[in-house]
Amino acid sequence: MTPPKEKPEQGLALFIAEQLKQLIYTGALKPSERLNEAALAVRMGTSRGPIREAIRILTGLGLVKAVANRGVFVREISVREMLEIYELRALVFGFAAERATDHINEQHKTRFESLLDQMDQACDAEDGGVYYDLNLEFHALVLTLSNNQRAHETYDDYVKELHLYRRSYFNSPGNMRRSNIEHRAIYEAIQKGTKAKAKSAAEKHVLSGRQRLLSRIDAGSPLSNP
Amino acid sequence: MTPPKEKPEQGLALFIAEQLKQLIYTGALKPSERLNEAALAVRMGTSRGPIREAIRILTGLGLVKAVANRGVFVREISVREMLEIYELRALVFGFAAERATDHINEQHKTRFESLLDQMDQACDAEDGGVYYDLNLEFHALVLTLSNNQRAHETYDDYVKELHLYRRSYFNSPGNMRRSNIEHRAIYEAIQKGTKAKAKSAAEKHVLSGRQRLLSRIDAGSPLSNP
DNA sequence: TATGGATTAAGTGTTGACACTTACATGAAA
DNA sequence: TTTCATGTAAGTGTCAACACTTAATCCATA
Repeated sequence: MTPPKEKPEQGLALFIAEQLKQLIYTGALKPSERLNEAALAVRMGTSRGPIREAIRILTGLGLVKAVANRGVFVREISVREMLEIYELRALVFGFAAERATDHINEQHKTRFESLLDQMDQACDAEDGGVYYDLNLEFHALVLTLSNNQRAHETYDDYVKELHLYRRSYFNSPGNMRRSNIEHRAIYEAIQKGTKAKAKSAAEKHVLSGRQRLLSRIDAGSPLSNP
Repeated sequence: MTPPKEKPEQGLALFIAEQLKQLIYTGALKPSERLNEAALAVRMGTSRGPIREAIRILTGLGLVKAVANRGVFVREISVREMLEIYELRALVFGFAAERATDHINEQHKTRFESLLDQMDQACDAEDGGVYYDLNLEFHALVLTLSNNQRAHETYDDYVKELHLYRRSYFNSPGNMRRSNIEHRAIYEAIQKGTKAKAKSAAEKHVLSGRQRLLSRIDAGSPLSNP
């Protein structure tokens, strides 16, 4: 009676959950908007059962919020929540960078340097899309080297949640340059094995993102409830 | 079309999820055991629908693991996962203790001191049950003072997950004494406002629990898969 | 006896229908 | 005109039945 190893999916519900995630991330479903089960059912070409289960999955991920007899609503993340998540994300990233010093090898160093160079090129080309992807990969590499899978998952969850409201985020060329300078500082510290420096540089890198968010809010935020 | 404030529950499914949690925590449902939807339905006096939704909720909490067409199984947490969670828990608790220095007031200090004294008394009486509850409250107070709700929730989640396999854990009087000495060190640092000390003391406190786990494993663990 | 394929039972995945709750609209009374 | 009660429609909560997948059993065959 031991569970098999593979296939942690139960089919339709998982697939639908993925579709819904996309709808939310792309903004087709906006915050505080209600998800109509019947409507989604016909739209997805299925019945309400799988829709409901998909919605439970999203609830677990914190993307939607269920209200009894009223339905589920796309989560409205408050500025306070965003700031809190930023703090935790900084914490986990700092932890990962510190631990990465223990597990980095030559192959990883090559990969890091390649990523940093490519990001510089993206800065030159002022290509925010490419930079964004490379940036994700850089962070993912650090998290992988932390050798703590759970930390990696947690970090990804934080990024996804924040992503909910960074849709309109515009990475100016200036920000990209500054960001990649911070990346190099993090990598240098990891590569040298200076744990404290690696940790603080990584924390600061995330917190500077938090700071940019705060500035935009002070300037008159395009965000929801405070 | 804004969601109402209260009642984040959808009735039966939530209630059943709570029941199932108890069954898992108390060990009535053992790790790797399968949850039979039909059987649970009759046992709870309902149909399979709410049972399935309750199970999705548990899946989101990480208590059970779903396998396509095979059903859900009570999660088998590996030693590696436990160690990973301990590290993150230490991280969050250290963060909370550091932040607590900014938000503690006289009323909180009184509460802390009362808790510490009561825990000492529980040590004298060798009452592990009482100590356990007071210990939880002590940690909760630190997390509250972190002024980061999300950190509080995350911490509670970690504790719950670890609790899954600390069922057989026996808090020896010696451990309780040592533990409360650490508690005092944490409180003193918070109360004095020495951030670095508060953080490191809190981290060490959790990591010493991790260390005890490791020792028991080296000694020949009563745990599941390594 | 060992092996391989069909059979069968158990259990999850999915569906459509029905019950109940909630919010809105309509209309009567003050 | 405002307020409150009642009716009504929309939508979620729940249910029982059916379809499909998986795994174990049994029997025929070498």
